[in-house]
Amino acid sequence: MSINLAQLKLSQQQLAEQVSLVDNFNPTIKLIGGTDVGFEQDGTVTRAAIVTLTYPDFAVVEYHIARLETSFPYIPGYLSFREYPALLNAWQQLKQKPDLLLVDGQGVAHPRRLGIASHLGLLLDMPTIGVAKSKLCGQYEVQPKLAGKVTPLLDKQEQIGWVLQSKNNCNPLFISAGHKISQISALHWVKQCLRGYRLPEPTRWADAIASNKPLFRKFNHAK
DNA sequence: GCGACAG
DNA sequence: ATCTTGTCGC
Repeated sequence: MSINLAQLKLSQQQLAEQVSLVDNFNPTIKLIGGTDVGFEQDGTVTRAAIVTLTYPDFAVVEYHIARLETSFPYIPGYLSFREYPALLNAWQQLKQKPDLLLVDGQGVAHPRRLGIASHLGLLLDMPTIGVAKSKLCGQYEVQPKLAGKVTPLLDKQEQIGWVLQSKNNCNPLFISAGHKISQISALHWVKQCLRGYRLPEPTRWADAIASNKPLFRKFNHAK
C-alpha cells in the first residue's frame, strides 16, 4: 500500500477541529472502559482489547478481543491509523457501551492535537481520555516520584495535558483530554481509577486481557 | 544538520 | 509494540 502522509496530516488537522474539550457527558458514571492494542507474529496481526468495568467497583462486565491483519506501519504521530480499525472492531462487539473510555495513547497531547484517544472518540462519538505511558510532545517540569504529583504538559504556551505520578518510584503517566471532556476532568477521572498501581484500572485490565497477563488468567480461572 | 519520536 | 530471567530497590 502507498501512504500519503501529507494527506493524513491534513485529515488529522481537520478532524482536530471537531474535538470537544467541553464535558459533554453525564458525570454519573456507571460503566467505564479501557483499551489496549498489541501485535502478533512480527506485527502482521493487530490485537485490540476493550473492557467494560463497573464504576466505582471496577468489576469486569464484558471484554472483547479483535484480531485483524495489520494494515499500517508505526509512524510517530500517526499511531491512530495503525490501531483504530481493530479497536472499532472490538467496540462493535460490546453489548454494553461504557459511559467513558480510557484509551492507551495520547489525546490532544499530539503535534496536531489528534492523538488516538481523540481520534477514536470522534469515530465513536464517545467521551475519551488519553492515558499514555510515555511522552509524544510537549515539555514539563520533572517532579519527585511521589504518588499524586501532577504537573502540566505544555506545548509553547498551551496546556495539552498533564504529567501524573500515579505511583511512587514509577515513571509518570501522560494524561490528556481525548474528546467530549475537559482537561481537568480527564485528570480527575484517571485519578478516580487509580488503585495502587501505575495504570488506572480500565487500562490495567485492557492490558492484562490483550497480553494474557496473570491478572487476566486468574480472572478466567476464578470462573 | 541534529535530536526526538504515543504503540 | 515484541523477544525474555533474574535482580535490585522501595
